[in-house]
Amino acid sequence: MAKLSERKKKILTAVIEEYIASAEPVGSKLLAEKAGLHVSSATIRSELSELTALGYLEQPHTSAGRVPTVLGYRLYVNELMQRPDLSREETERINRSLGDPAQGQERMLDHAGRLAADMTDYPALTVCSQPPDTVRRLDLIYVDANTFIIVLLLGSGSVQNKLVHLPFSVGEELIRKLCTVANANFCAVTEDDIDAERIRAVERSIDDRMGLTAVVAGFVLETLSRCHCARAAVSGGAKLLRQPEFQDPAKAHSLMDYLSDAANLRGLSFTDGNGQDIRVLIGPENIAEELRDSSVILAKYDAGDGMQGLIGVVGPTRMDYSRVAAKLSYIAAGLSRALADSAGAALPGFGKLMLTEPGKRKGQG
Amino acid sequence: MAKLSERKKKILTAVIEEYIASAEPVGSKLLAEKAGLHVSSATIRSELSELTALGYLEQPHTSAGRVPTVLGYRLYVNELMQRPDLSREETERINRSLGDPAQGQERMLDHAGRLAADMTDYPALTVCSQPPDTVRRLDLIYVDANTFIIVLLLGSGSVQNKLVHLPFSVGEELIRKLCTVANANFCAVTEDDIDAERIRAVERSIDDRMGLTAVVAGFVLETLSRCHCARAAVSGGAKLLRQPEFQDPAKAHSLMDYLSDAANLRGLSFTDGNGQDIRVLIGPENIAEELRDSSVILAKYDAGDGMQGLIGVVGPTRMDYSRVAAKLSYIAAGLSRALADSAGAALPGFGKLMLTEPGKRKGQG
DNA sequence: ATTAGCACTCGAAAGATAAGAGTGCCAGCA
DNA sequence: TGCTGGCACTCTTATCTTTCGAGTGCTAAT
Repeated sequence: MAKLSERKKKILTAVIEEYIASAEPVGSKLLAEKAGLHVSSATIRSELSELTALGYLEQPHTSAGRVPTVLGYRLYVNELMQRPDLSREETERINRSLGDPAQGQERMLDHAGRLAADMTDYPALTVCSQPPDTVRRLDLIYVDANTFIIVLLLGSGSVQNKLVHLPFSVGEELIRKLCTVANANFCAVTEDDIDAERIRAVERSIDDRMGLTAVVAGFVLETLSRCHCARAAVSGGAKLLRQPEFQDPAKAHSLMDYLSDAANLRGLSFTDGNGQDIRVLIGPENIAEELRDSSVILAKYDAGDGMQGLIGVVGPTRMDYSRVAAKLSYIAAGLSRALADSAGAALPGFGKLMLTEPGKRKGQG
Repeated sequence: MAKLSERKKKILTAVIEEYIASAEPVGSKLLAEKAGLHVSSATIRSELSELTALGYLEQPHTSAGRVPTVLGYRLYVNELMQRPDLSREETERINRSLGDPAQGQERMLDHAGRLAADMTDYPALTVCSQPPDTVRRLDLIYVDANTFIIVLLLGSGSVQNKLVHLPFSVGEELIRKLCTVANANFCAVTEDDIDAERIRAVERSIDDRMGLTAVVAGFVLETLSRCHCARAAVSGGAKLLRQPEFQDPAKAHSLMDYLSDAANLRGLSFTDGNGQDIRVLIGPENIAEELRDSSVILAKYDAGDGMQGLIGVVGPTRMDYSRVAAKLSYIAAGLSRALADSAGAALPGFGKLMLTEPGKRKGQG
């Protein structure tokens, strides 16, 4: 890991950026012309040869140009590359496309994912992990003798509901009683606290012999358990096929299959951020076999209330790290901001809702 | 369109089924051996030649086997093929995997789509079109001075909610009044009936100067408009890459891109069912350019309350029509049944909810 | 240290050859 | 009249060879 000379760094950078752009091994001649330094190709050749010996580059065959190794990419990502500034159009597009926080965070995340995929031209993934949640408030709405609605307001601010049909009749009075007692017992407690015993206790206290309590408790438990299980999604999977390294359908298929299983995505934990906002996993640095010759760039976003998540893209190791890092970073920041807005002060969402004409908002599912 | 002899039908069927299985042009020799009729390959050759002249088959090159034309597939689908019976495992798998109607129809559809993709090995699409809906009942839940929840019970039985944060304080009394008046004005009417005038009227009647009414009306309108805009989704898109006809990444990319835009899927209307439960669109019968050399098989399902939708798969024209038709038909029927259950009689869902342990249901997103 | 020159290597593209599958047609046979 | 075996012909695909060219490493000269 000896320090590289400035010139070597410059050459390595040029090789990598050229390779990223062209997808083809780059040779000394091209570098002599394009890389800013004014030396002959022979000089560059000797430098290249040393960079190869150091493990930053390699040759596909004896007589081809150089290609970056994982080590090369790593150095590039850590020290060499500099994130380009986004153009005015790009920042504007991001700000515009992130969508209205009022429409709920799931939809926002969806939008952000699609945006990331579109702007980077790589498949984008979004993961959203939530800490264990609790019920802040529970309501039962009596509809008719056979029907009521359960409404849960969660600590995180999300609202969940369920329509319950009963195979028998109940009186409004019972529902109201159940509501009161359930509120007292199921709110502000964790999933584990709602055990059989507690449910039994509620049942007894309102003299429920028809299993109403079980239904309500069941929905509470289901909701809480679903909440702290991270949601993950991919958009733009087809974009992989544009990359020359995925011309082989078998390769593309394997990766796309892997990505389309949400369970795999959840595994992408953001272990050691190193204080960076962006984390890059290059080729074999990935644990999953299917990602071994791809790279993943992840940006962390955070949405107040301790909730946080990832937005990232997947592509070949020959990925445009600097450009993607810049965009993802900006998108993640925007997402954090927007989600914080939606959870906290309500003015923006409130204002917008009145200004737009919601009835006209069709399209786009 | 002259009537074909029994033998010609048998040969055509054999050609198509063999081609479906092997993806390669089928020749006379193979047919002489495999197709049940005991004639020589020369005889088959002359029959093939006539079938070719009639437009049911074609040859990729002078000296290759025969491949079905669209006309050939059409005849096969309309008259020749017979749906195989599903095996016990298959029917059981479908019944088991369709999921619990209690978890909501969106999730059920998702499950059904994934199931269809897995069982047919083609990408599956689900479209769910809903007739204009109305609000059956509206509730406002007062949480605190700055917060309330809007809960809408729709005619279709689905429940929608929204948490509203206010940048100012309101009293519980006002919310209650708004609830009553809004119920009277926004329920059982169509989207169009809720016009500016009516909103103004509600505002005046409760003396709302802060735009609360607009928020509620906005949510109602948004919900109604979202509801009758069909939801569409694809699962298992990557499966395309397994088919030999999509080895060309450009082709696969074009189709996958097309499928990943929900707007395109909604376009697949189920115009003329011919009383059939299954509709097959072969190659150029598709309107969309991107589907011109693929086939689509659609099954209609229906979920009571006039709501209906489609579940189907997309694949090459060389698709296993009979097997897929059988499976889709069964899945669609199961879906219809399950969704009808969830809307109507509640016993099954209710029973299940109590029997399972909801707290343990983690995984699977 | 840098450069020009040169022989060498090796992969990719182009061309040539061989193999094989399938056809169409014809003459002979029930 | 319908079926069959035989045979010449066609055309693709696979394989092998050849050629071409880009890029390297080395060396001698500046």
